Amino acid sequence: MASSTEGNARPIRLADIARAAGVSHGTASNVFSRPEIVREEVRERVKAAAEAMGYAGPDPKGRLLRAGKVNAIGVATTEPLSYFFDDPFARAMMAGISEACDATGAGIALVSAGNEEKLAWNIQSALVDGFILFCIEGGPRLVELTRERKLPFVALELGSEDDTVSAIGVDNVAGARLAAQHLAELGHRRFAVLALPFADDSTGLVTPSQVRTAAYTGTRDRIVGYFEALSRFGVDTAGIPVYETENDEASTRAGLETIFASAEPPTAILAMSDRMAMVAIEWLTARGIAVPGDVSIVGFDGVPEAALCDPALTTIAQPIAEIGRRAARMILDFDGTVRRETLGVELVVRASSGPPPKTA
Amino acid sequence: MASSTEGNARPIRLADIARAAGVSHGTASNVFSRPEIVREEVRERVKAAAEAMGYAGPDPKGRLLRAGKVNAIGVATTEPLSYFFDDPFARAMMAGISEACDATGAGIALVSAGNEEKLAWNIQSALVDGFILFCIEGGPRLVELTRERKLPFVALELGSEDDTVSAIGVDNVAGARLAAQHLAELGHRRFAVLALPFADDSTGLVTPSQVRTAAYTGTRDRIVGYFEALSRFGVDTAGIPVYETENDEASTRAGLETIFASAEPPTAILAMSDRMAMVAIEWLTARGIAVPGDVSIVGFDGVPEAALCDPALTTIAQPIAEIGRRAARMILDFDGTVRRETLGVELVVRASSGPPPKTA
DNA sequence: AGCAAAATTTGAATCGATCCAACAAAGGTG
DNA sequence: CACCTTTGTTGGATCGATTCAAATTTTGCT
Repeated sequence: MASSTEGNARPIRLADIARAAGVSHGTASNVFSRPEIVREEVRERVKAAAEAMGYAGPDPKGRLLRAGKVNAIGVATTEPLSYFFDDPFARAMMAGISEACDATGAGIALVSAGNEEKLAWNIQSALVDGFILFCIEGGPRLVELTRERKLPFVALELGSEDDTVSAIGVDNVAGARLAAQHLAELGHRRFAVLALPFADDSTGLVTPSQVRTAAYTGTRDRIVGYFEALSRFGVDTAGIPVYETENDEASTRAGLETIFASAEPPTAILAMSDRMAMVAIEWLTARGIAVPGDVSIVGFDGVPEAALCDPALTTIAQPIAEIGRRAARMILDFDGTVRRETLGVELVVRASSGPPPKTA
Repeated sequence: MASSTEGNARPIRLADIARAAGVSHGTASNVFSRPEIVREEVRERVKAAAEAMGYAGPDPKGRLLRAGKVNAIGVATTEPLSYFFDDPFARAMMAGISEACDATGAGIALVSAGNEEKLAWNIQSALVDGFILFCIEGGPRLVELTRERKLPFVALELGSEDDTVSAIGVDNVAGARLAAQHLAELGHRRFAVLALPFADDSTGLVTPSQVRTAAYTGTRDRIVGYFEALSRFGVDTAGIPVYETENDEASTRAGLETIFASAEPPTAILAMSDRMAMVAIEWLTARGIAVPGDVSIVGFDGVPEAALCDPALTTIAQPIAEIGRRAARMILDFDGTVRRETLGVELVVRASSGPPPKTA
């Protein structure tokens, strides 16, 4: 009955209106894009014709081709789209990106795809002026795919050491050092590491050689930072279990099972993300292991939720929103150069870390 | 030095490589879009030419014009872009939308703008196949603007009673009735309502006549539901303070100040959103007023966070993700008809509601 | 070799606008 | 009245691809 598109003959084009109003298409175009330069009488006539014929206004598809600029920036990830709304880190980052986009009136296009093939297609056909890449997983492939578009793009997290690509990230080594040092100073000597992916699609305990050959240098840098700081306190880093997860609940829990199955469980956990750290708090608490009474935990990222969980999480805070803001601006006012920025991190001490238990 | 766009002469077009490879542009196009129909030798030659000239692949801007479909759905709001990542309700909704989009490989374009003028422009120039409108505030105007695009669109929240527009929402009257009934059955007789906006840009206590003329029927329906249920328990609804907020922290706190300045403060609060309800819990707790010991609170929405706050919030749960999923599908497989769907809600009893204090 | 069928390739038309150089009309001036 | 401005309007060129009917080449078969 009621139908929002009256009939469905082919849509009305600007040229149709021009003909109906008896003016050239050039003038008709001006009526919409620069009304002030067309005589009032003509303007009204064209507008009336447009109204009468149910013209939807100049089609952005047509305009786009001529204008060249979309006025939107694409944010891409290999995770499903819901990642942008679920993951605390992604959300904080998106908030920063949003802010920069709002300021210039640019839009945001979310690009993602589970399988490789769709991802490629989505990247290739995204209508954007540039990309911000969430290189959590599948980083190298995502970068490669994006590079082919020959549009400006920025990788988040410095996931790759390829310095022909622009990237913004934090000093992972320094951050990790801070975290480890904090725990060591509290007196801890037995550690375990919950690590982000070193390479795609693997989880489990990681050997030193795997660490050295890690595809994701961000992950590697954090290990390096942890170990560096701990060695300085005389801790034998070779004995520290490093469990690679996919930064989700399931693999983190698996890691905890493995780590705490040991005869000499750690008194401190270094988690490479707040997400894992929060899962750990929950897991330990559920098992009656006190945090930080029995086990201390330090996260990484500084997501807003970390301040809210119980006990509040001690973590290495990245300036997440600032990274997002800078990334967006880098695309928005792209100047053709490759830029790599490293921002500082900060140790935020909260309730999840304390001295090791006396009995240990 | 290093530059990601080698030189910056005009970009290479498909026609350029066709010429270079000595084939027609039709064939060159086929090499990229339907490689299987072109002879291998030719295909390789064209690909080689493309490679040699640094061709970025068929430009989606050009393809789009011909294809007509963007394969992306726009989500619009009058709030700033960060709303999508901050607000719990919006996030849950976006998760549902994401799911439906992921399933079909469609993208999501976020559209927003603070000021009216930019909003209009952004809606007019968004490259999308249809819109989902978050009609929290500025609903009517947003609908009007979108209608002009003559693209399929769905309004969320049934904010308008104009039934020429497709919309998905919940039965607000029924939900509100459930909330009020629950509190009345616990024995409460003194209530206050924290209301969503009735019209744009106003906050404060609301008179019955303002309720009747509310621009946002969703808000009005909830009041109606509350009052209907309460009358049945003999409560004089005329005496209930209804405070209109902008669903943010500041105006909600202002509302609470007003409400609790009364000589006979309420023992139960009906909040039209979980967000307000959670602000209320915090506000009351901070003042030493026990929830639910002194004051009970029932929210509305059923956002995930409501289960996590302390005390956990009793609320009217909407199937938020399902609404999002349906909205997205409505756009994705648009059939030209107007659809209005009303989904059911559910009372979820948690810790924030209990019997009124004996002393009251 | 001869011929029909199948496989490729061509090039003009199209998608829907914007831009701009050239032209036309109206107004002003000596 | 001729000439110069100013103000508006025109229509062709362009943005970068895809599509499809027609033309051409190959292949298969006798």
